[in-house]
Amino acid sequence: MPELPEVETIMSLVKRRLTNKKVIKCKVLNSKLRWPIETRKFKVLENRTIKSVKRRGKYILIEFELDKVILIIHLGMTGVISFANNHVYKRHKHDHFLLFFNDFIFVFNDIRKFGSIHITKDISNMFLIKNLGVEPLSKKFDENYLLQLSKNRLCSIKEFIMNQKIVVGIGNIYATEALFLSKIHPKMKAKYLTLSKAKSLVSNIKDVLVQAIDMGGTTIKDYVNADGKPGYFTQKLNIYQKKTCPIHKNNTVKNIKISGRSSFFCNLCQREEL
DNA sequence: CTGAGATCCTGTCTGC
DNA sequence: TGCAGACAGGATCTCA
Repeated sequence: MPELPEVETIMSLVKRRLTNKKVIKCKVLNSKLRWPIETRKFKVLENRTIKSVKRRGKYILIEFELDKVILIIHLGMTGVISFANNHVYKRHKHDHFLLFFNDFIFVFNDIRKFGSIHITKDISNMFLIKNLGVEPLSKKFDENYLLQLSKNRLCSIKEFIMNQKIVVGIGNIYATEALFLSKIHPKMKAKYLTLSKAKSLVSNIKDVLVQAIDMGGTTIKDYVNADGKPGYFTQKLNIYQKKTCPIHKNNTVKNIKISGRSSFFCNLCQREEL
């Protein structure tokens, strides 16, 4: 499900809610997620206070005081975080993980179990984190960076910008939208990226992500933030799951599969398939 | 180091 | 109404 804007939105709400709060109890209801939850490790969270909440790529990082213990959460496709009132909480299907606080419960729910929860004391060496690429909204992500890494890549440009080892946080929706805005065919080989296309792509990726964050993300099917609210960037989508091109209004949007994912594009706007 | 393809899991929608 | 098959905001692993 969530890409950078959705994770950022959720992270902000979690941050507001959990900073300086002490975990009373931690409960694993189901450890069988994408990576098994190592239940025994989680005892150390009890009676500890949360110092800060951050985001790295599509991961939410919850940092505790002392010992640099960090709780890492990935939402996969269908992960949802919510807060339940202590007295009202009733276990829902697919609730997997709970953190009890004085006056509420932090709930992690995930229908498809593609999400995961980890705990680490050494974030920079954590296997899921250590090989992540640059943050797309940082200065490091520019046309030179993209051009440099794409030089000899035979994979499509869409796969390339969705590759979390290159740049983090971009998933199917925002990759699709940014490529449309830059008039690049999603199947074009990454190695054929030019300086001007790279410039345009970087700038459109940043724009799309910033706008989407401002609007609380994109809700396609069932995404909601930690307050149960949808994202409103859905209204701004140009091409993702659209029938016709917003520019060539009579032209049907093409939908092809690129490494198993739906890829929407306008064959008149995005011509150069090489 | 690349890239293609299978795989994890559940729910919903479409078409016969 | 039933049922099979496709599809869904992701990312890793295996193998060539």
